[in-house]
Amino acid sequence: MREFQAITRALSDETRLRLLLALRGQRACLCQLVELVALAASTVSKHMSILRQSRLVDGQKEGRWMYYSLAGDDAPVAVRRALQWTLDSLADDRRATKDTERMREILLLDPQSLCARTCPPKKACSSSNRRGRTKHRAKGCAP
Amino acid sequence: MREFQAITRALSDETRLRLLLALRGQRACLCQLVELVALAASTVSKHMSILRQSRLVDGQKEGRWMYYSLAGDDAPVAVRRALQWTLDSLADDRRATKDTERMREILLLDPQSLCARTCPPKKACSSSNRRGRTKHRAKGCAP
DNA sequence: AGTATATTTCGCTCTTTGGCGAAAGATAGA
DNA sequence: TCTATCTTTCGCCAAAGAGCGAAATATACT
Repeated sequence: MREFQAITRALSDETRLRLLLALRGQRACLCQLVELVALAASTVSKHMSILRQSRLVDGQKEGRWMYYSLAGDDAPVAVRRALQWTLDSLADDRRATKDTERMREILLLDPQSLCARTCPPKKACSSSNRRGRTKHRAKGCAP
Repeated sequence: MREFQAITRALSDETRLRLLLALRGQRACLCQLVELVALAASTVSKHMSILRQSRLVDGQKEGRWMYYSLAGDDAPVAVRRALQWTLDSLADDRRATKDTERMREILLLDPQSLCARTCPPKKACSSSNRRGRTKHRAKGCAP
């Protein structure tokens, strides 16, 4: 029951659903997912934590990066079935398809250049950077 | 996506899950479900409304009573699969099993005697009944 | 019509949760 | 060890949601 609810709760939020589906056929680190959904890193991290708790998503740390991927065959049956149901149901979902495409683009960039931007995702690089961080400018910070 | 989320949201609440599973193999009216989960009728009604919106549950009005039952074969595929997954995953759940047993007991009583109690489910028949309703005492109100 | 009763809707409170930024934790490289 | 950088944790706020009782609605019976 608890396990089951962890799954349904994980799946009941749109952002989490997007994040989950973005991992179809590929893995991604946090900053790549942040790039996709354009939310604060802390927010995305919490979402991924919830997805991992439900076991729908696996996480593997590699150096500084945490790579997330869909649950594999080692996951409990209930989880695998839930995942299968989810993937089937949303296979042709427009938003999810767009996200997956965008995800592939993001994956072409290496994490380095992507994550180097400490800029908040919303207000996108305010010109007046308080705390003069002159040395390491947010180089990847595109408009 | 919307349809999918309606399902996962409906399934993500424990009370709703209990209500849904209580309908395994049988149908029940609101007051019977109220008896089961011991919550206010308005609360249960809202839960059932959410379950119906997700199409996991059907409702058929018969006279004064509204009978709820699990979605049948006419439901969308996503719904049927979700229901199947849910029933399979929780087939042996302790709480759900107990609820189902209790539900059968409740169904033996006819709705009449059951629903006649206007008493709030929690504080169970306060002796000082404000508004002297002398004529129609809450007869079904057991201790 | 009028009453009784089963259900739903409404307005409210309190809790949960999604969002943020700041600070803390972890890891690689100098 | 010190610094840079990726991720997580913490504390806060606002919105969503679960719960209640009262009022409204719907239906049957007299």
